[in-house]
Amino acid sequence: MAGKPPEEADVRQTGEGAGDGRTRRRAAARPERAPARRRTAGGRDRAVSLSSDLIVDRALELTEREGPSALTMRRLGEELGVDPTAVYRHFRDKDDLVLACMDRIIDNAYEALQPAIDGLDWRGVLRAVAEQSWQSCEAHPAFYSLAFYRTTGGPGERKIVELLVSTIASAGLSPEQTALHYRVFVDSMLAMCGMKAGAQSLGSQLQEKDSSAWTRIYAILPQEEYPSARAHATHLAEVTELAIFRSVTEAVIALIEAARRG
Amino acid sequence: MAGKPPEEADVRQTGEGAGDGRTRRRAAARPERAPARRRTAGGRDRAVSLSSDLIVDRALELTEREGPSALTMRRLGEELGVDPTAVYRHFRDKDDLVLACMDRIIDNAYEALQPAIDGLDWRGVLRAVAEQSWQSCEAHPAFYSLAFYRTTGGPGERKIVELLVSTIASAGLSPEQTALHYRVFVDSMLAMCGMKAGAQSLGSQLQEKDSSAWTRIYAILPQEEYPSARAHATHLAEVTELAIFRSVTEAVIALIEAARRG
DNA sequence: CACCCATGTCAACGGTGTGGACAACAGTCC
DNA sequence: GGACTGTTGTCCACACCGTTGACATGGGTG
Repeated sequence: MAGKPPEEADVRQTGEGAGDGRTRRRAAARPERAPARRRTAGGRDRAVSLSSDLIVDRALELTEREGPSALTMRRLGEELGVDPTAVYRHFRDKDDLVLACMDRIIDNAYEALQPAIDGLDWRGVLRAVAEQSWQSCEAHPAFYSLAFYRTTGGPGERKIVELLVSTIASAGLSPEQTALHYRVFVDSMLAMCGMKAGAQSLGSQLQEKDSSAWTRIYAILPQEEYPSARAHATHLAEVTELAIFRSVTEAVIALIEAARRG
Repeated sequence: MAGKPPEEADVRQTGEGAGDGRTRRRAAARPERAPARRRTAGGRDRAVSLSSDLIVDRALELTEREGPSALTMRRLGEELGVDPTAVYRHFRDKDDLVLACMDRIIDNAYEALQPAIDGLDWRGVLRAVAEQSWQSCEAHPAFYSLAFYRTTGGPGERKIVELLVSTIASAGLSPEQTALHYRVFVDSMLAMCGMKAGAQSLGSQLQEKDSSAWTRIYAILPQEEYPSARAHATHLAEVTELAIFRSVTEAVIALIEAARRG
């Protein structure tokens, strides 16, 4: 029998050492036999054979270099110098790959965060996490727009969850309140990032069209019908996405502050 | 000449009566000549010929009935009893159609809102708008997930913008502060809706997998490594999306309140 | 050595959005 | 009334997408 593994894998089990082997097509979740180089099977000789990590690397590079629309299996195969379908030996489907990339992005953000948050109080930590998320969102809009509402379940996500939950709990909230406000913080932050990422992933023409709406449309509305919109059109056009993001972050921090006091 | 209209249309000009003719492929933005029924051109005889409004109607019905994945041009053509490409006579491309649908959704929400907000103070209006958005997001996740970060520029959007900007200005904020906090409110609200819509648009299996993450993954993490996440897993699983959404709404209202006081 | 299985290759399927050429009908002008 | 014009639906076809199943190859293990 040994059919396709029904559901398992896809989320690394806890211990299991460093090897982050992902779901294989027919293979069970083996501990990534030997990551040795020059294990050439089936194909021509290549410097190093594929690995989940390598694929994720290249996928991140690719979209960073050529934008979100370059994220196709064929294009990725080309990038790897490999048949497009070879990727399916390492990831169940594209969704699986995207989630792995997203978790890697989160993990990188976490690592970059670690030295910066030392000694900060809970407010400082939350601000730092938010700021870092915004940055990695700007660097990888393709994956944020595809996965900001998803759960990777991977190691990166776990570390951030642990960091944030412990941080918010340390502010002095009850477990229930901690849980709620963790979700409020994370969801609002990710949602804002996803929104920016979506806009950023648009074709440049659509992007331009959408962002110019305030001056293109609302600045020339008839004053009788839309007095307020018209009157504020100039100011509205000047608000930056980063300012909005930071305002939301501060609003949530203030909310937690309020919950903390009683 | 009379070539394809370069950019115009796509946003209804101000006056122009009721007819909401959308961009045609090669046709200029004529005032929708005669919406009379049984104008059969090119095709067999049919009850009523296509119109932008009819297409939007059917698109909304279709996705409401069969879910987001049913929103394909071929499926929509089938629904209309028409060749799929006929839709392109009324909308430049699928994006154009989606935006039109989104604006219709917004417009419907606005109409449903009108009677309810009479006499409410600014806080009440914002809460009502948020609540209504959440509802229409639950009814039309497909379009929210596709367009929550977009600008329709259509009549529905304009009305809501006018309502919200005037509401926030009436709280006593300066024009700059009004503009900023309008964007904070709208963006955070739409972002949260988009997030929910994205999750809701997932296949039911993925949806289940993602939402069960707290009990499936975080409840069984090793306590030494992830003490806080593990300890809060149960509470985390019990937080509802609506509670999160409402918390964010209240956080933003409190932010505006704070800005109002100086 | 023989076996097995992980891994890459290849060809192909069904689906997507969309463009271009054609055709039928409505309304307009002589 | 007849010719013309422009709108709108049809048909065919393209390029691209994710994904699958059968096949080949070669390393590791018995």
